[in-house]
Amino acid sequence: MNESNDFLYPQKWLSKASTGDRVAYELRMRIIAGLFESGTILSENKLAGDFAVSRSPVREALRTLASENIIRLERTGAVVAGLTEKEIEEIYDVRLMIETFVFERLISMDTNELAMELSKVLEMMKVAVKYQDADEFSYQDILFHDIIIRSIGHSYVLLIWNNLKPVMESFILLSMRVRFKENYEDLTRILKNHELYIDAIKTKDRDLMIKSLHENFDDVQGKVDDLWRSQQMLSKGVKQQDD
Amino acid sequence: MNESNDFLYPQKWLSKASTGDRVAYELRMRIIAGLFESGTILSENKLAGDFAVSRSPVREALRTLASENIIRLERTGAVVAGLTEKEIEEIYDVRLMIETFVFERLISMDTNELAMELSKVLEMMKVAVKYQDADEFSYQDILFHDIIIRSIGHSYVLLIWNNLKPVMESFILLSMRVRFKENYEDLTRILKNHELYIDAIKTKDRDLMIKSLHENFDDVQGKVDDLWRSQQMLSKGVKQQDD
DNA sequence: TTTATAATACTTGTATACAAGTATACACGT
DNA sequence: ACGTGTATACTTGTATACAAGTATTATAAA
Repeated sequence: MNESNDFLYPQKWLSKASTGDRVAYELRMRIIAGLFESGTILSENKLAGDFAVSRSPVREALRTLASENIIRLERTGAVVAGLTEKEIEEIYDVRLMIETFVFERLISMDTNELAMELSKVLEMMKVAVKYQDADEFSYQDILFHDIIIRSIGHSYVLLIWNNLKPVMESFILLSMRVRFKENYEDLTRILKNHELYIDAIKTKDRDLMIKSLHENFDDVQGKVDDLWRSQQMLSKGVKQQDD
Repeated sequence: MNESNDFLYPQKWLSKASTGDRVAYELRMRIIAGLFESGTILSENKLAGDFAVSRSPVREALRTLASENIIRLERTGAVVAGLTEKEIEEIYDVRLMIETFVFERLISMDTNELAMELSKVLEMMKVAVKYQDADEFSYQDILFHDIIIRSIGHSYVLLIWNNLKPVMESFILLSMRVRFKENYEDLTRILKNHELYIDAIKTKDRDLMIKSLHENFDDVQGKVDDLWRSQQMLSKGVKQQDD
């Protein structure tokens, strides 16, 4: 019953978060990590008990997760949907869609300052690799794309991204943790891709941008199967400790 | 204080909605209609009083509206953002982005059944015009695009659309009501555009599809200024009755 | 008059209480 | 044995109560 000791989401990222947000972040991680069988029904009362909070923040969290498509709110309770291979592809579809849109806008802008900012983030990512900090690496990876998308000042595109971001963050966190342990050499390729992306922004080269984004995805896509399986194994192990 | 008598959102569309949803739909309409000065601070207690409900559904509604970018939740309360000309453009940007994506998928699908469905909806729209039913027309207009977007079975694209839809519905409702009164001849042009869209889907003609979508927007865009002003005048009038 | 301080009123976040509806399980009748 | 009905337990939706923090306002002092 007591699941309070091993949180999947980095606690230090939640310093100013409300209880509702904390529940959402942690629950999201557990769902995406596959701790719940797809189809599992989560009741507000039970979750409130598990997290030792009241129903109010739990309700809030469930509505958030429903708006991200990883659960469905039904009369009988919240049904866990999780992330299938198909949905991961779809999320990358949307990111590609968004960033392609963003890039078109960037072409008619001064991108020097942006490229500088991105270079800084890229340096941070390299440091994270050096010190084998998967969570920090994930954070900077998300930040990288966040900066790009914010740069055009389009509130509704930003809205979509903000809706997508938590799920993507969870997904990246989980897969990076595995990579840092088992596929360390992947990381240099990821770094390379981000460098290409910066180059594309500097030179405003559409094709290069698309190429780097696609490769970034193909990279994920090719490996996601294995990564996922091992991650889920891991999660199942954690789960069994609790039951 | 009592604003209970003149709702902007069609009540019959709310038959199965929860209190929270009702508040969200109505509040959304009032915000988009411009009943609140941009920057107005809405407090949960005051809204609960105005709608004669408790804070719970109001909170729920406010979170929904915040996720649609028409209010911002701050420590001091919910700040009304409303829809500026810029944001309306942005919403159409996103719809164009989505539907372009959808169309690319449609090209490799059998679109006969879809075209049939859309033709039916278009007939409904014509009937709505004939009987001067602005709300029904708006409903079918939204449904038209809803059907197209659903047709490719892409859950995350659908997610974006579902997030965007309520705001777009409100916007369309308000502008159609004005058009039906003051710019009746616009409607035949809108119908024409939708016919073009169906043709584009039947023949899988990218350019025609983009053209019809763009014209649809340009149509809105050109007139939106005037429509909006008169709509807002109207709203202000309503508001003054209350104060 | 202006500034500082204290009190008050109002804000959200969280917890709890209550109501209505639904699924389930069990018992009873056929 | 099987179907039906009823009771019970569990679900969400809504209302209310409570706590902590903040902005504002009023009052007093300089």
